[in-house]
Amino acid sequence: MASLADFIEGHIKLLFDTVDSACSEPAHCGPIELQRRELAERFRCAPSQITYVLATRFTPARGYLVESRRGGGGHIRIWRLRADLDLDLLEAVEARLGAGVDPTTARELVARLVDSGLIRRHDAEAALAAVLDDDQLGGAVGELVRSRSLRAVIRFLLLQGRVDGRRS
Amino acid sequence: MASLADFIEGHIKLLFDTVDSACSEPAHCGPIELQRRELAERFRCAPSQITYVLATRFTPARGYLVESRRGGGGHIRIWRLRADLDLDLLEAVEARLGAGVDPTTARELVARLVDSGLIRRHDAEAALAAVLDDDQLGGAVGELVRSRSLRAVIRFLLLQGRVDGRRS
DNA sequence: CAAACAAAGTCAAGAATAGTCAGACTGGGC
DNA sequence: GCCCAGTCTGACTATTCTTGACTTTGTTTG
Repeated sequence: MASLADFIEGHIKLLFDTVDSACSEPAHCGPIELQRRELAERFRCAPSQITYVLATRFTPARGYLVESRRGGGGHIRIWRLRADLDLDLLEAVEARLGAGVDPTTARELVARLVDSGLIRRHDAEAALAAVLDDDQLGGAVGELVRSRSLRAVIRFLLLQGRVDGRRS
Repeated sequence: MASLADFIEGHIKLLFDTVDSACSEPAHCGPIELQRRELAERFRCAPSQITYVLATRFTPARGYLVESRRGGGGHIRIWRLRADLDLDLLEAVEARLGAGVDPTTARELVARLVDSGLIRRHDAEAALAAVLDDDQLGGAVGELVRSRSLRAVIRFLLLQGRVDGRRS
């Protein structure tokens, strides 16, 4: 018998199908958006069950990226990744960004992305310029700001950005 | 005298007959699905007895493939293999995939499958491209992802995929 | 600005499965 | 009757799902 988690997974994937049918190029369709509380009510389960499904079924290894916001009007956004992404690399980047990064680490990460051909050097430099710009920011706050900006930029580049055809 | 194991074996094979009669092309019918606990209750035996039957009667050598999931909503799925499969080869593939594979091994396995005529070169290349992407995947995580993806692809090709007529 | 409200996240406990493995049991061949 | 291969069980382990109490983050209101 399928578990509740299976049903929720199926429901979310149906949402993607709906988006796809209204989008000329499925690989580049935007994210789907949902509310944890609303979905939990629909399936009559604990909200943390939704978190569980997202954490186990919509991982980078399975081709998804999840982003969320708390507070009033909070939401959860899910992207489907391009098929040709290097998942280990993406996971490494995500893991490191989660903790907060110093300028050196940021440069290393972006260099890896360029080396792997995932983003163009030109775009990478733009990203770094935008992110590192004020290295005046010191301490934990600076780390956090940098980490968040960099994550946003990298996500943008990976998900919507154009890719240099040459792969190393 | 027929043992309990024989009865359970017979029961499972009956399930396949049921599926077949509802399927136009028996060779390509999907798997049957059951629950170890449920079956054990029906036959009033220890659950591990079911495991025993599966391990001794539904082996690749006898033309079956078994897959399972633990936890709530857990289940056991059984496929019947196509008659023309090279069982030794399949067992070798299964054994190796179980442990996780490095890129080289993955290539060797797929090459063997192509050589034996079990899958088409074109399909094989697609599979490898999807699985290996480029060899940047490193470490245990990479091995696992590769192993799982490759197993899924190969199972698909062997069980439902079309076969190149030429056998070596 | 502070307090109240409204999300989402974290984590650990518990339930529901399935797997493993050593040892007991059984039935047929000798 | 004895032995061996095959059968069967039970205790223990591993995995997956589900929930609930508590925390964190963001918004709105007074």
